[in-house]
Amino acid sequence: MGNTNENTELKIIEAARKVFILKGMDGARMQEIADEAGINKALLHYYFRSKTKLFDRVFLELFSEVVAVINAEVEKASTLEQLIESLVSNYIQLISEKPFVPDFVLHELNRNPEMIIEYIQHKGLDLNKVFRLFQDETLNHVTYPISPVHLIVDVLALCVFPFVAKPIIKGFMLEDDELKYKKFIAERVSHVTGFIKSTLFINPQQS
Amino acid sequence: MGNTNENTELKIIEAARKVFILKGMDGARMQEIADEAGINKALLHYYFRSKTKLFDRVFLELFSEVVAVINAEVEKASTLEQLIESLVSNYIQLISEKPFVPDFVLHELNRNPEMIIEYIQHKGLDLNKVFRLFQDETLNHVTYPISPVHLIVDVLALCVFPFVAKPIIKGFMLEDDELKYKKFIAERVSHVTGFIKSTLFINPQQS
DNA sequence: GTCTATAACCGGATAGAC
DNA sequence: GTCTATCCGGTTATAGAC
Repeated sequence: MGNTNENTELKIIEAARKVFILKGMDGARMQEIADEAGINKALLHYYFRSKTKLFDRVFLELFSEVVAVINAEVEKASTLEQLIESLVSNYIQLISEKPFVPDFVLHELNRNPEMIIEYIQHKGLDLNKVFRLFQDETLNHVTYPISPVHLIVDVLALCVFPFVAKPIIKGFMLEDDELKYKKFIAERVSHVTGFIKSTLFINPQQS
Repeated sequence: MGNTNENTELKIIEAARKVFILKGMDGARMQEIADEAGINKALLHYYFRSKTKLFDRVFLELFSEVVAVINAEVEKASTLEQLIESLVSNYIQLISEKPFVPDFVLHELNRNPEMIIEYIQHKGLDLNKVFRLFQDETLNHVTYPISPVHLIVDVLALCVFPFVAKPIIKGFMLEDDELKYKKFIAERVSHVTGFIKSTLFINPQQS
């Protein structure tokens, strides 16, 4: 028992995630979430008292997931080069499967920046490991000295931006060709990896 | 004659721009725009028939402006290196003054990607000049061969992302320090320029 | 052109039956 | 736990006076 309601709760969260990601907090309608979940509005309010509470739940889960993936990569890595390679590859892969998540997360975070504070307090972003990898390799003259924060932002930017800016990139490509865009994204992993490594490491592969 | 109403129309557009940028299409309220413009709701509908029409006007103007700046830089440039230097510098400068515009434009464009089609048809993005600069320099062995579209996306990503992701970047920096963020942005121009040039050009300045 | 007042509608939330 | 019916506030849009 409790099976039925847990299923319903899950159905609601899933539906809410879908609708919120697509429409944003302001654009989303409780009716649409209810329809998507195959139930009615009243039940939404029975499980989650308000639209805001439902949204907060969905957003926090999603944001945690996004950060968790990064943290996991950082955890695994033992050198900076290896971190960059696996992070770029896996992150682009991940976003490809949920291409609207970045715009959603970034937009809602700008709409309400306080949300991140609450989050950081009980999860933390912990970049210390990255800083350490950095320091080691700089001291050993493996990498040129660069600000770690700038590099982290660079990596995220190069990975995430192509998805947030999809309409513009398709604008660059004459003919509105979805396949061309997909091809572009597929090229990104190796392009970004190469791009960063050529800046960062002494003696990059070179003709 | 015509003066009063043109002033009113301008006041409305200005107010609408402000509110739409901050709240987005869905979050914006006609009442708030009216208040901001110092008039009442009815007058909004007198000048622009609907919220949608007002939004479209504002968005298109804003988007045109953003693209125009890029086009102007491309127009002026005679070498790729020079283009990158002035584009990065001026674009980051421009966004610094209107830091919420990128999130607004990207979000609304994702909400309604068809908008860009309409735009491109009567303005165009014309990347041919960039392609030409590229080809020249690659042939003359000034730059390593890289896909032009990827590079354009890289430049935009490195410039724009730090603004869209402001809350996250502030999350990286323990202590919620606005000044620290400002400093970070100020460093960006030289960082991004150096980053790209080191990848792109043969014999970059090096110790 | 600009205002006040109001229509018409929509969407989040609640009451209460089952 | 789930439903139908309904409330109520807010929001876009219009009517009509000035």
